[in-house]
Amino acid sequence: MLSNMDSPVAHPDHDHQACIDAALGAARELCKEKQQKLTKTREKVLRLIWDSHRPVGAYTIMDGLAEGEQKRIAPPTVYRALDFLLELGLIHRINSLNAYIGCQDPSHEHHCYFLICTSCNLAIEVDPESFQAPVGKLQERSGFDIRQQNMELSGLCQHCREAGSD
Amino acid sequence: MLSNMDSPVAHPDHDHQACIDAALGAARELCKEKQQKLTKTREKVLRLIWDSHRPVGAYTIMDGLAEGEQKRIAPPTVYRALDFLLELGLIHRINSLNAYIGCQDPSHEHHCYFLICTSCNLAIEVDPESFQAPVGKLQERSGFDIRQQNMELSGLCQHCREAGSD
DNA sequence: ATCGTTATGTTATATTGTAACACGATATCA
DNA sequence: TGATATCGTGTTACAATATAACATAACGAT
Repeated sequence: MLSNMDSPVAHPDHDHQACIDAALGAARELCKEKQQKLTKTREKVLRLIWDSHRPVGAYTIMDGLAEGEQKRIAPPTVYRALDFLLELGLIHRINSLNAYIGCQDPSHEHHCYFLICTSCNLAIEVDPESFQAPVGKLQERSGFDIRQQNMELSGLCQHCREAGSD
Repeated sequence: MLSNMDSPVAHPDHDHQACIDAALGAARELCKEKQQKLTKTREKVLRLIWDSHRPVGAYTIMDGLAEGEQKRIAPPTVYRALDFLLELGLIHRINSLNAYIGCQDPSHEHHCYFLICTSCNLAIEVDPESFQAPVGKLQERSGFDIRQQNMELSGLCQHCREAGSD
């Protein structure tokens, strides 16, 4: 999460293996806790998603699963794995891109707040905390019972901005 | 916009014809101002979208256009009209539903903040103002240049809550 | 009237996602 | 230990959403 800007997540030269390890560790733990099985397929899908900090489409994941295998797997299998991972909060769906990305902190709540770079596709999950006051006010004034929050803020990441993209 | 809760938009028995009229008036004005043409097709699409305060899918719009006509129109025509209307900010796209809804105030900025009822599909556009402080802070801390804001808050609207849906 | 521009028509196809049913693996428990 | 229940995956077919590419039509300015 982007709550500690001293070491921003997904900086071009961060130690990404650590991200992957942390994510898989958290996944195993969460599955044990919830008595769910992180099967081979599910783990592979999660790995492929964590291959980057960019949202990945379901069919790209299918391609990834096909690498070095004889048989291609059919869409339903991928979507089932995705549903499973979404359900547990291990991944999020980025609606504006029809794509999936690993959750930074599956142990907590599962609102979905993202900064998305339109140039390099980097997606950074941000801490929803500072938005909860206005959301609460809105809930009160509107009479809505808000159950899911999804925010996608698109623009240029610092890196792309400095590189002069637009 | 949900900024005046004394007369909440889209209340079950509001005067919807007034909404439609206002929307079409605003559309004509905006087109004139931006020197764009609100053609027959574009206006029909806008009308169909304003038929309700619920997001409408592109193919539903196609069905609507087909009513009372000999020939069905093909997808590209609808998508072109939608693109045009989106571009001018006359409608918004609700990404979580792959659907389109009229903009409450096309004259101003075009961030997209919505409350969406998962039971009746009602979607209410809300005033982004109270979210601008946290967004600004985020922008500062992340180095992102945020250009588009999209928030979809899903849950139960007051009406459905009172009717006991869940 | 002609030309350039903009809007629409048309055909085909890409992309994303599901329904429905069959098969297989694993767990449990009599 | 074998019946059976449950869960996960395979397979086929298809639905729903969206776009590419090229043709035609409508319109506006000269």
